[in-house]
Amino acid sequence: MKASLGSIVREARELFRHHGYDGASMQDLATKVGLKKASLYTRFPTKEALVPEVLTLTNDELFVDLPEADPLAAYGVVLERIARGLSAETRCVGLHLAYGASGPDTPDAAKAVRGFFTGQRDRLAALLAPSVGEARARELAGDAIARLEGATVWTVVEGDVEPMARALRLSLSEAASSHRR
Amino acid sequence: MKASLGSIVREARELFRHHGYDGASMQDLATKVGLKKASLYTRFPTKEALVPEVLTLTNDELFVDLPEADPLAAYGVVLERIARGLSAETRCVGLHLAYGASGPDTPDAAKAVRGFFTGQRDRLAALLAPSVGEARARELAGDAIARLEGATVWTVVEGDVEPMARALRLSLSEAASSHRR
DNA sequence: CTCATAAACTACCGACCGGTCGGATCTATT
DNA sequence: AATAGATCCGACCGGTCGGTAGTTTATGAG
Repeated sequence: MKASLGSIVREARELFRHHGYDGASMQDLATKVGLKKASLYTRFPTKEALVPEVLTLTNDELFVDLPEADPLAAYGVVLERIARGLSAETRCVGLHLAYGASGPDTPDAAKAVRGFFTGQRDRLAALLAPSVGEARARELAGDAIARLEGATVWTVVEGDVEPMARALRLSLSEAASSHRR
Repeated sequence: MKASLGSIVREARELFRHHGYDGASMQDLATKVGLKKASLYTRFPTKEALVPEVLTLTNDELFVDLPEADPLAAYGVVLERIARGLSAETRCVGLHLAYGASGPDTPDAAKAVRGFFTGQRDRLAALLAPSVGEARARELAGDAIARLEGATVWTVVEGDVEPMARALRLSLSEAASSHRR
C-alpha cells in the first residue's frame, strides 16, 4: 500500500477543485499520488466514486471540534472555516463539482454534491434553530453559504478576498441580531 | 451560410453553461447548430475563441435599454435581469467558465472571464458612483454580483429560487439605503 | 518458510478530444 | 456563362480519456 486512501482522496480534492470533474483525470491523480492509473482502480471502482469521498471528507473537517456549549459561537466558527478555506484555495470543490458533475450522467456524484450543500446548510441551521426557529435558521444558513460561495467569484478572477470578508461579517452579524430577538 | 454567427455563439453559451469549458465539445456544438465540426473552424479559429464572444454577448444583453434618467433604477433593472436569468437557467456561464477555464492554459478565455465580471461590476458601480462615491459603489456592485452568483448553489442543487430572490432584495435595499444618505 | 491475498504493475481497449487537410458545393459578381 | 471566394464536408491526425485484462510483487498469518 504505497499511498494511503486519505492522501488519494485529498489529492483528488485538489484536482477536482482546480480542474473540475471533467478536467481532472485519473492519470493526473495517479501521477500525483505516485501510482499507476490501473492501481487506483483497486481502491475506487470508478472516477465518480471519488466524489462522495472528497465531499464527505471536506464537510467532516468543517464540523469537527466545535464548542458544544455555545451553538451561536459554533455557527460562527464553521462560517469562518469555510471563508478561510475559500480565501486560501480561491475555489470551492463543492461548487466546481455542482456545476460540472450534477448532470444525469454521474448521478452518484450529483447526489453527493446535493448532500454536501444541504448537509452543510442543515447542520449549520441546527445550530441556529433553537434560538431563531427552524425555518429562519435554514434561510440564514442557506444565505450565508450562498454568499461565501459567491464571493469566490472575486477570489478566482481577481484574487480579492475582501468580498469574502464582507460576506462573512454580514452573515455573522445577521445571525447575531436574529439571535437577540 | 447555414448557421448565423449569433446562433452559434448562443448555442455555445448553452453548452458552456451546462457542461463547462472542458465538458463542452466542438462536436456537440456542431451538431446543435447543424454543421460539421470542421465548418466551425472557418468561423472560429479555436474553441477558446468562443469564450470572449459568449461572454461579451451575455454582458451586452444585460446593459441594453436602461432608463438613462434614473441610474438607481437602472442598477435595479440590471440586477433583476441577472437574477431572472440565473433563476431560469439555474447556472451562470461566467461562473462555470471562471471555475473551468481560468488556468494558464486558455489564457484568452481567462482574460475574457475576468473582463466579464469586472466589466459587469464596473458598469454597475458607475450607476451608483454619483450618489454613493466610487469606492462604496464598487463594493456594493461586487457584493451584489457575488450574492446572486452564490445563490446559484441552491438553484443548481435543489432548484430553489428563493435564496436568489432574497439575495436580490437585499442588494436592492442596500443600494437604496446607501443612496438615501 | 509457505502460501494466500491484496495491491501494484505493464499493456491495451474503444471512444472521444481539438484541430487540420483537400476537395466538393454554394453564391455573388462580372 | 464564367469565375473567384466563401462555406461546408468526409476523412483523418496525434493524443488523452475512463476503464480492463493478465501478471508480478509485496505483505502478513500460520
